[in-house]
Amino acid sequence: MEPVKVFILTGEWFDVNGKNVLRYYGLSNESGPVEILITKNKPVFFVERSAVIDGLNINHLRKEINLKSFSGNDVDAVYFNSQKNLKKAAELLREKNITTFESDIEPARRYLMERFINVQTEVSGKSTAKGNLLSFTNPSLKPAEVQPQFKIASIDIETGVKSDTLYSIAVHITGREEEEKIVFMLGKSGKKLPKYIITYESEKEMLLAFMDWFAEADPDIIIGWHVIGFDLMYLERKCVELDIQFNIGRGKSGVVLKPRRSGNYFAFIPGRIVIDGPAALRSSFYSFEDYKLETVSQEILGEGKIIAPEENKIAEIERLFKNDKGQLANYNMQDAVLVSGIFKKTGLIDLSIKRAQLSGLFMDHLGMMSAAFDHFYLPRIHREGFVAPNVEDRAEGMHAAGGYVLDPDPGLYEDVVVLDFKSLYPTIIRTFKIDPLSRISSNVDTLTTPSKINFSSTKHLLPDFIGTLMEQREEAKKKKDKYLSQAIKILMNSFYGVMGAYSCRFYNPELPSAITETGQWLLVQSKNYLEKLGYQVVYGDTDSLFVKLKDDEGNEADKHGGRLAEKVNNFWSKRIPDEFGTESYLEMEYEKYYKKFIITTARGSEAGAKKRYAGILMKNGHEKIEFVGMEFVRSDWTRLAKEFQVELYKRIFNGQDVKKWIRAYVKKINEGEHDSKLIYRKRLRKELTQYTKNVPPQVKAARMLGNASGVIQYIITKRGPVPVELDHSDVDYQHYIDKQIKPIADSVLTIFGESFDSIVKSEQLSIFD
DNA sequence: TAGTTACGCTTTACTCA
DNA sequence: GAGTAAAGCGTAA
Repeated sequence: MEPVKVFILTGEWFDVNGKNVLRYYGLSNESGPVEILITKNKPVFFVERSAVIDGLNINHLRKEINLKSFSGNDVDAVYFNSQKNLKKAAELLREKNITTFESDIEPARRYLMERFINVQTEVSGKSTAKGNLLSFTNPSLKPAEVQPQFKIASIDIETGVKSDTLYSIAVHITGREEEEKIVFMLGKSGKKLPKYIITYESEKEMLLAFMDWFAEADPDIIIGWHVIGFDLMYLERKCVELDIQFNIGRGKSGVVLKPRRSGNYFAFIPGRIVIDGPAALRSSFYSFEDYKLETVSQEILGEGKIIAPEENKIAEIERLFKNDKGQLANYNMQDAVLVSGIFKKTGLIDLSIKRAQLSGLFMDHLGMMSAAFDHFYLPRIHREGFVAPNVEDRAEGMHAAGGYVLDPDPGLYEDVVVLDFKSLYPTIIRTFKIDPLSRISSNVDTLTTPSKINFSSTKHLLPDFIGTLMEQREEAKKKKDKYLSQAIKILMNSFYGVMGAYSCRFYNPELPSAITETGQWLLVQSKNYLEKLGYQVVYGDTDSLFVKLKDDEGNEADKHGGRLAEKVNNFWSKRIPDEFGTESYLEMEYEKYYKKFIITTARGSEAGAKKRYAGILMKNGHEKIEFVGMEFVRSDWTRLAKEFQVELYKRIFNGQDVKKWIRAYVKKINEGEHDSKLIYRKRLRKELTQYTKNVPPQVKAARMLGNASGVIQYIITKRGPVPVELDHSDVDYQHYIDKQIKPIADSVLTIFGESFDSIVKSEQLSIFD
C-alpha cells in the first residue's frame, strides 16, 4: 500500500492487558482522519550500571548499552511491558535511593521524538477502515512534511440561566471544505425557521442529534470563546445529568476536561484539538483591554455581537427563546462566526501549525517549552552518548542574573537612535556554544565565555540548531511567511528561559548565567565603544543602546544610525574571534530614531527611571508619539490619566505652554467633565479569600460585589473604592487629581524645574490678583 | 500540562515617636 | 504623623 502522510493531532498511551499501547490520531489531506496504533512499544528508563535492581519483582529486561549519565558513569537500559510497571519500578528504586534516568518521559512523546517526528509523519503499513478512520497497527513511521487542511468547528451554546436549560448549540464549520452553519435548538418544530436551524423536543434528543452530527462532520479543530470552561463543560454536565455518553472524540472516544490554573482549562479529546480564543490570543502576545468576545471582535474584525453587551443579555436570551427562536439562533450563530473570523484574521491556527511543526509539540501543548526542549534535545544527546536526568534530579543552584539596565539621566533629549542586538540570547548561545552537552564536555576543545564559564567549542547541539533556525527565518521572511517567521522567533527565544527553569531536566544555573553575563558584558563594552567614538549613550536595557547623535547628524538619522550599528558589528566581528577564538554571530541593528526623547525622574527621586520613556518617533517622515513603560501603556491607570499624559507630552514636545492647560484640566475634573474616564482596572490574581496580608483597592471593590474574579473595574469615591456595577456618584475628585494627574505631571515637570503644586496653586493665588 | 530576571509604582500595614 | 518594608500588579526585555 502507498504510504500516507499524516499530521498528528493527538497522542496518548494505555496499558492494555499489561502491555503498553500508543494511539495517535491525525489527518491526512488525501485519506482523511487516520488512527495509528503502536502495540509493540516497550517503555524504557535507564539506571547506572552499578545499580542493583534485582529485588524489583517487576518484569523487566535490563540491557547494557553504550551510554553514560552526565556524571560520566555507564548506564543500562531497562525495558518494561507496561508504562504502569515502569512507573512502579521507578518509584520503588527512588525509595531505595537508586537514581533512574528519563523515567518521567511520556511514552507517546518519546516514540515520536526518537524517530525525529515533529507531528508530521509518513505512515507505511497495512491499514483498515474503521468508521471515518483509516487505521494502522504497528506501521513504520518516518519524518515527513505535511501542510494540513483542517476542518474547524467553532462552537457556541446558549443556555437558560434560571431554568438551567440548554437552549441551543451553534456550530460554524470552516476550513477544508465549504462553510457550514447549523443550529440545534430546543423547541417545537413547525414554525417556519431558517433551514439551518433544527429543532428538538427535548434536551436529550438535541444532544444526541448534535453528537451524531458532530461525529459525521468530524472536525479536526474545535474553537470557541471560553469553549472548554463553559461550552464543553456545560455539555458534559448535561450529558451526565441526562445519562448519555459525552463522546465527541474520534472513534467515539470520551473526553477529559479539567481546570488548570485559575480560569484556565484544558481539554483532551482524542483526535481533535481544542483551542480557546482568549488563551490562544494571549499566548500569541495579543493584548486587549478585556477578553470579552465583543471587545476582541470589535478590535480585530470591526464588528460585534447581535445583542449589545449593554443590554441585559440574560433577559434578552430568555425573551428570544420564548418569542423568537430564529433570532436566538442568529445571535447564537453570530458568536460562533465571530470566533471563526477572529481565528482566521489573526492566523492563530496557521501559527499553531507552524509552531507544532517546529517544536514537535502537539498543537494544544505549545506552551510547554521544556517539553519542546526535550523533544529536540533528548534524541540528539542520546546519539552523543548521554542519557538525561529526571526533572526531579536536575542540578541545583542559585538563580542566574538577568539583563543589564543602564542608569539613565532624566531629561529631554534630541536626536536619539536606538541600536539593538538582534536575537541577543540566541546569538550568544550560538557564538559561545552554550548548551547542556557543551557544558558537560567543557574539557573538550574548551571555549571560555567573557564571565569565565567553560564550554566545548566542538561538542554541542543547540548552537547549530539555532543556526539552522536563523537561516530558515531569513528564508521565511523573504517568502513573506510571517507565521513561520514568528514561530521560529518564539522557539528560539524559549531556549534561554527553559535552560534557566527548574522545570527543565537540563537546568543548570551555569547555562543561563553564561548567557546573561555575556549579554551584560556585550552591552557595556558596546556602550564603551560608542562613547569612545564620542557619542553619548543615554539609556539601554538588556540588548539595546539609546545613542544621542552629534550636532547635525539628526538630519540624516537613519544613515548615522545604520553607520553606528555597522561600526559596532565590525568591532565585535573582529574582537570575538581574537579574544575567544570563535566566530561572532552577534548582530547590532539600527532600529529606530527619536527626534525627541524624554527620560523622567523616578517618583520621589532625582535619578532617572529605568524601563520608562517617551519620545517622538520618526518613521518614513511621519512623527509618532510613543510611550514605553509609562502610565499611558499601563492597563491599571485610568483613561483620565492616559489622556492627560498624552496631551501633556505633546505640548512639551512641541514647546507649548502647559501651565494654563494643566489648570484648566484640573478645573474640568472638578466640574465632572471627565467623569467617564475615572475607571480603574486591575486583575485579581488570587482567589478573593486569599488576600490576607493586604487588602488592595481592587479587592475592596470586589468584596463589595460578593464574589468576583478576573479584572475588577472600580472608581474611587468619598467612601473609597467602589465597583462600577454599584452606585458611585460620590466621586472623590481630589483623589484623581492627587493620584492620577499630579504624579504624571510632576515626573516630567521636574525636568524643567516646575511642579504641579506650584502651577495649580498659582491659579488660586491669581484669583486674588 | 511550570520559559527567565529587572524594575516602577501604589497601597497597605507596621514601627516608632 | 512620618518613615519604611512588604504586598501586589503590570510592565520591559
